[in-house]
Amino acid sequence: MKTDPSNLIEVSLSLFRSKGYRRTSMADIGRASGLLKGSIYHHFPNKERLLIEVIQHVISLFEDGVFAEARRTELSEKVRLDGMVDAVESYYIQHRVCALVHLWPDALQESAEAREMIQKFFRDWRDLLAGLLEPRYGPAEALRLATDALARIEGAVIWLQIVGEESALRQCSEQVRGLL
Amino acid sequence: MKTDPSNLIEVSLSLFRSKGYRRTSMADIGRASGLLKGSIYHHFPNKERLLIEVIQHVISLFEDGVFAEARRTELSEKVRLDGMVDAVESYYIQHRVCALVHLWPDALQESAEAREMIQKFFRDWRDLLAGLLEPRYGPAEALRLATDALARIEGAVIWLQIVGEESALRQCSEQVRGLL
Amino acid sequence: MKTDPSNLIEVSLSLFRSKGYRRTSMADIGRASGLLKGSIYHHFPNKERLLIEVIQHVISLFEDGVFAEARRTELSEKVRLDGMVDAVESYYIQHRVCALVHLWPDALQESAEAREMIQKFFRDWRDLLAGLLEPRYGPAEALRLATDALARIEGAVIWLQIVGEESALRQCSEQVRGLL
Amino acid sequence: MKTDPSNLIEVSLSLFRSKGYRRTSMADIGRASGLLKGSIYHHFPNKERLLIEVIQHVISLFEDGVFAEARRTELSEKVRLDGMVDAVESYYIQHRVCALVHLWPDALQESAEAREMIQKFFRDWRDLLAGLLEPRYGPAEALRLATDALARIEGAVIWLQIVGEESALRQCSEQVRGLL
DNA sequence: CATGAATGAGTGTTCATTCAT
DNA sequence: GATGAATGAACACTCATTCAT
Repeated sequence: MKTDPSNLIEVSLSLFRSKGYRRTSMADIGRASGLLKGSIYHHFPNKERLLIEVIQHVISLFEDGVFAEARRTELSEKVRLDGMVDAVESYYIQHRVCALVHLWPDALQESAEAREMIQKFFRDWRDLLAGLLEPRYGPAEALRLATDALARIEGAVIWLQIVGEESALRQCSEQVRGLL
Repeated sequence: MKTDPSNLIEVSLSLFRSKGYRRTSMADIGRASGLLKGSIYHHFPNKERLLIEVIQHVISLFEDGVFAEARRTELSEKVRLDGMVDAVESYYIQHRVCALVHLWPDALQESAEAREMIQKFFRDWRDLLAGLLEPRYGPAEALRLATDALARIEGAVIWLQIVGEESALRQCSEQVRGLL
Repeated sequence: MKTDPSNLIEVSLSLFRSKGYRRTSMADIGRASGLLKGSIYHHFPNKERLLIEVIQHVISLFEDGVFAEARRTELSEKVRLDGMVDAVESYYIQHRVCALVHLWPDALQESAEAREMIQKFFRDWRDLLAGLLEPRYGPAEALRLATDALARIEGAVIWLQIVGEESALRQCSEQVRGLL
Repeated sequence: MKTDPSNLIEVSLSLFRSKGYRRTSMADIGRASGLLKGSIYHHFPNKERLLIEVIQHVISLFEDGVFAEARRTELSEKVRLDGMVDAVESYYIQHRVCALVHLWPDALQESAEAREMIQKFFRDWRDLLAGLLEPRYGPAEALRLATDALARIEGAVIWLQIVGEESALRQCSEQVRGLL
């Protein structure tokens, strides 16, 4: 009955996304992963660590699925930007929540480590995006535009989450693609 | 020893903003308002009702402080848009969190009434903004632009909250003002 | 706004009968009598006293409505027994609960005074009944028969309460009438 | 440190008998069974379920100790009736309360399931008794006599409980035995 | 007298965590 | 590694009682 810790993380991510960190009990995670709650402690020393690993997992997913597109330096900036935007758009259309924004208040209250990971994630993303825009806009303007693009995307995801309309995200993606 | 229920609401809003609904206990609210937890039930029948009244309070604040600007039909659309954006900008610079976005996950899980109030708030805001843009852009484009503007603002507030930079919100406000 | 304490007692009796003593809050009693809970304390020093007065009230009702029949010494024992049984039968058919049996566990736990009142009530009733039977059966047998008759009646009321059948009470009444 | 749930049920039954369901707190049950109140929820999901299991336990005790006597079809009705009455008499002399009558008001208010179990218990008992009387009295009269016998027994237990005299129960048992 | 806000002890229930098996 | 009973602190909520107005 070898339990794969990464399965536990995925199950937790899914629960955290739908119910939030606080509302998800260790028993919930156990139930959803076919374990009993006591057994989770064989894989993670406490719930905070699980939160951190879930955050790390989300960041990895973005690294692999979203940022990787933007890092293919053999391609033009335009192609890389489009690839990144496409990946982000379909990711959020599928999940309807930005897990890291969702987890932010809990991270802020419960774990300095989690807090810094999330902050770093957004700053890294912004810098990555700014890097793509820099050749065309210069460093200062690129940073401005990148920050604005990210805020727009995150805002559009919130709109999707609360109001339920996908159109905001689609149009926002279109506009970001139009930057190059 | 008369407790003003509206004081209780403001105290709760403040706690909800910083710790979230779930993490704020009735004892916390009591402590912050000089009451014992049991006494709060003299003013609100349960925590959910308190949540709803807090949401209503936030909506009223927006009605009075933000939307009112946009409703002064004796003024030009440009002036009204600027007034609204100024009000929003300074409100969020001060509070650094959009309480209704912050409360959304809890509202979603705990109270259909709260959920609908928040959804309605954002739709109303969007419609109000679209109304200002309509003379210049026509109904369809106005709606698009209004939705995008709101998403941008909310995204910028999130950026402010997580990354701590006010610049995103300031520039976003500038851009929204530039729509007219 | 003169409040009649006897109205408070009747309201309380009605609530105690349907919800029990513990489950009936002072606020319930206030609500049902058009008072606020604080005001009840102008008429009764505490809930225990209210319990005692309710018990006293029930005993008075029996004195006037049931025992009085049995005390009309100008009539024959047979007529007096029939009158008492008729009164009891219609009383319980109407109320479906013996309030004093219902209140017994609370009286036992909360108030020595209430406890003794209830015990005395049942002993008095038994003695009264025995008095009617004595001319025919002699003291010892009369006491036996009276105790049995009362147990039968109370048991039939319980049967009415739990199972919902009135027939047990009707037949029991018939049998008790047949004693003379 | 294994806690036997059936021990918890017996402890609860004992407390429910003496203090009633409502007055018995989970902390009381914990204390009496060497557990903390929170730990009880490892064995029962809530207090209502505990009530139901306690009721089921009482019914089982009757099934095994009382009804079993009456079901030994290899014996004559007379012997079976006597066996049942003996068992009932000694059971109530020992416990002085009919737990199911005692729990009825709480069952009525708090749990439809508990309510129906108690009602069914009394109807089953009556039918069982009627079955014994039927050969001699015919179906209609047997039912009447069985209902009356049960009411008498329950009334005698109440008399024992409130007035404290065992004689009522003993004589009532004698009379029921005399039916065959 | 009536009010209703305040109290403080209590209720049932949840949950992260520990640990003997 | 897995189990699940036990813990103990926390939670939302209730209620008899007090008392200033």
